[in-house]
Amino acid sequence: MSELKPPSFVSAQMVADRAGVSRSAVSRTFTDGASVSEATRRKVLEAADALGYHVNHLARGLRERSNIVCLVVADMTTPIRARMVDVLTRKLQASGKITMVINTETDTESVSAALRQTLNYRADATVVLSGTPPASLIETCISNGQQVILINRDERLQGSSSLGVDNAMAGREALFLLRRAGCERLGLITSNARTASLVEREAVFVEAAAAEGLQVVVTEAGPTSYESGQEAARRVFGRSEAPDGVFCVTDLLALGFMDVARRDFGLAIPDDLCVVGFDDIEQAGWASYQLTTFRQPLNPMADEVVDLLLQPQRAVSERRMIEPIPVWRRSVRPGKR
Amino acid sequence: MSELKPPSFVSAQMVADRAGVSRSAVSRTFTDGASVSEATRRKVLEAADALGYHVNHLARGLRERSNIVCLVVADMTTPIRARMVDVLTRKLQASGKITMVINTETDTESVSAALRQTLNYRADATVVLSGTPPASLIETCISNGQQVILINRDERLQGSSSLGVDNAMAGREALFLLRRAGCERLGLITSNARTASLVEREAVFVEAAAAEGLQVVVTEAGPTSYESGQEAARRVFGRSEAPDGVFCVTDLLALGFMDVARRDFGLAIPDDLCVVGFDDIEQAGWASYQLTTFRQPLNPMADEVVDLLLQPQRAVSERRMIEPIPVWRRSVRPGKR
DNA sequence: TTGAAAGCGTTACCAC
DNA sequence: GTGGTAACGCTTTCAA
Repeated sequence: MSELKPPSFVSAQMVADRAGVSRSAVSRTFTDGASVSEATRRKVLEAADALGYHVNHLARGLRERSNIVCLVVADMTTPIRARMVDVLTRKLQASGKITMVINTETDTESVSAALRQTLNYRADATVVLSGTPPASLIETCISNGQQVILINRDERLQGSSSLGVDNAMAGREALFLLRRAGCERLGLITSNARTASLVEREAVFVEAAAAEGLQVVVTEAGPTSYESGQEAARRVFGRSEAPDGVFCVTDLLALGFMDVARRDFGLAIPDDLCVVGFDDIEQAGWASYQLTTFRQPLNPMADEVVDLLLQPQRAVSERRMIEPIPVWRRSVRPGKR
Repeated sequence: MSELKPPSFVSAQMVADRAGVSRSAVSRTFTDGASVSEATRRKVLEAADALGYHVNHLARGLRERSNIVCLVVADMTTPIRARMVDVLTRKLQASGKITMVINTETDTESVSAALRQTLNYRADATVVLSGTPPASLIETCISNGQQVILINRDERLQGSSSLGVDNAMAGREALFLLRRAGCERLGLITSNARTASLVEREAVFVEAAAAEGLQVVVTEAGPTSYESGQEAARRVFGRSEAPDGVFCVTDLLALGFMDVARRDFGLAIPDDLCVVGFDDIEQAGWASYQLTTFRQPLNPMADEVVDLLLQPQRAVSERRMIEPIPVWRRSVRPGKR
C-alpha cells in the first residue's frame, strides 16, 4: 500500500524550457566533450542551478551502462570486512562508479537474493566478498553482460573473475615463524565457517608441519569472532598437552585467544606461547596485542578490482593471486627460547 | 573514452515474445496484485526463467520511487560506523530499500559531492552519518521530493529530519560515575574533530563538574582514533598533576588511552585510574579492556530511520532523541577507593 | 483478462 | 552549434 507520492525531480525538459533551448542542448551541456556554444552553456547552467537540476543517472542507465557496482557482503562489522568495504567503495567511487551494498547472510539463498538484486538494478558488475553464489545465477549475471568478481572465494566459476590472497603462503610462513621461535607443540585455531580461505590456511599449515614430522592439534570453535578465540583458548589450555605455538586463521580469533591465554591461564606471550594471526586488522597492532600476522593487501586488491572493471575483456575466468604481507610484531619470539 | 559495450540485459519484450503474450502481461506478472490468468502467468514465468529475466528497477524508478536510499558516511572502518552501516543496510533492505553507500570525507565539498550523487541516482532518501551538508543542498534534495535524515549531526535543517543520541545525558552520567568512584582530579579526552556530538559530550561533562566545583583538564588529541587516545595519555601523564578519572568522548580514544596508561605509566585500572568511554564498540567489551561506556542503541536508531522513510509526512523537521544505554564494566570502580 | 499506447528522462543520431 | 526524434524498459491507463 505504498501510496507515497513519488519524488518530483526536475528534468532536463524543465531546464530547457527555462533556458529557452532544447533538451538536447541541456544534455550536451552535461556531457563531457559535447559541443555547445559558450552562450548556450551558460544559459543552461544558470537555469539548471536555479531549478536545482541534476542529471538522472537512472534514465541514463537505460541506454548505457549504469555505473552501478554491487557489493555483496556479510559480516560487515568485522574489522577486515569493514576495511574491505571502505577501500572498495573509495576506489570504485574514484573511478566513477557508485556502490550498492547488499548486506547478506552467507547461506546460498541469501546470496542468491543478493545477486538477483544486482540484476534488478542493472549493475555493471557484482563484487562478491562473502558466501558462495550458485553457478547458475552467476551464469545469468554474466549472460546479461554483467561482470562478476569474486574476492577470496573458493570457486573459479566459468566467466567470473577471481581474486584472492595466497593462503598457502601464509600457512607455510606461519609454520616457519613458529618453528624458528622454537615451538614444539603446535596448535591451529579455526572457526566453524569452513570458508575455502580458512580451510586452505589450515590445510597448508597442518601439511607443512607433517612434513617436519610434527602433528598439529586443530581446534574448531564457533563463528569467526573474538569470542570464538576465547572459547578455543579455554578448550586448548584445559587439555593436558597445551601448545606453545599457535596459528589462528584470523586475527579476531587470535586476539580472543591471547586474552584468555594470558588472563585466565597466566601465559606470557611470546615467552610461554607464540601466536600468529591473519588479516592484520587494526586491533592487531594495538599495544595490548602486538600480534604477528599477515596483512591482506587491500589497496592492491581494490586496484585490481577497478582494473578488472575497466578492462572487462581481461577479466574472463582470470584468477589473480595476491601475496599477503607478513607483519612481524611481538607475539612470536624472533628466535628460539 | 568508455567504449565499453553496455550490458545486454533481457527485457520484458523478449520475455513477452517468447511467451507469446504482450509486454503488459509480463509486467503484470511481476506486479503484486495485478490481474493475470494463471495460464498466462505460468507461460510468462517459464519464459522469464529460461531467459534469465529480471525486472529493471532503473526503468521502474523512472516513473515511481526508486527505492534507493543513499548513505553518506565517512570513517567507515571505525567500529561504530561499521556497525551503523551494517544495521542500517540490513533494516533498509528488510523494508524493501536498496542502499547506495557514498564513502566521503567530512569536509563540506566532499559531502556536497555525495549529496549530488544522491540526486543523480534519484534516491528516495539520503541518510547522512558524517559531515555537515550545506543547507542549500539539503534544500535542493528536499525540494526534489527527497527525504533527508541526519544522524548524530549538529544542525536542525529546515525540512530534514534529525536523529541523535542524547549526548548531554552521557556527559552528566559520566561525571556521576567518576565522582561516585571517588575521583577527584578529572580529565576529558577528545579529538580534534570538533563534531557537534563530541563537543556536546565535552561541554556537558565540564559544566557538570564545574557545578560541583571541580575543574576538568581537557586534552584534545588528533583525529578520533586509538592512536589519538595513546597520544593523549602520554601528554596527560607527562604532566605533574595527573587525573584519576577520565571521560573519553569515544571508546576508541579510551582504549588507546588505557593501553598507554597501563603499559607506559604502570597505572592500574580502575584502582589508580577510572575511565569512561562512549559508543560501546565491540572492543570495549574485550577482556583486555572491560570499558565502562555508553551504548549507542543502533537498532532502535535504524528502526527510527525506516519508520521515518515509511511515513514521510511525520518526518518534517522532526528531531528525535535517543537515550544512550550505560554499560557498566570494570574500568570504573563501583564505589570510592 | 488482455493488448495497444502513452509517458517517464536520457542520450545518440540526423538533419539543418 | 542546434533542435527534433528515436530508443532505452518499464508501468499504467484505456479499450476491447
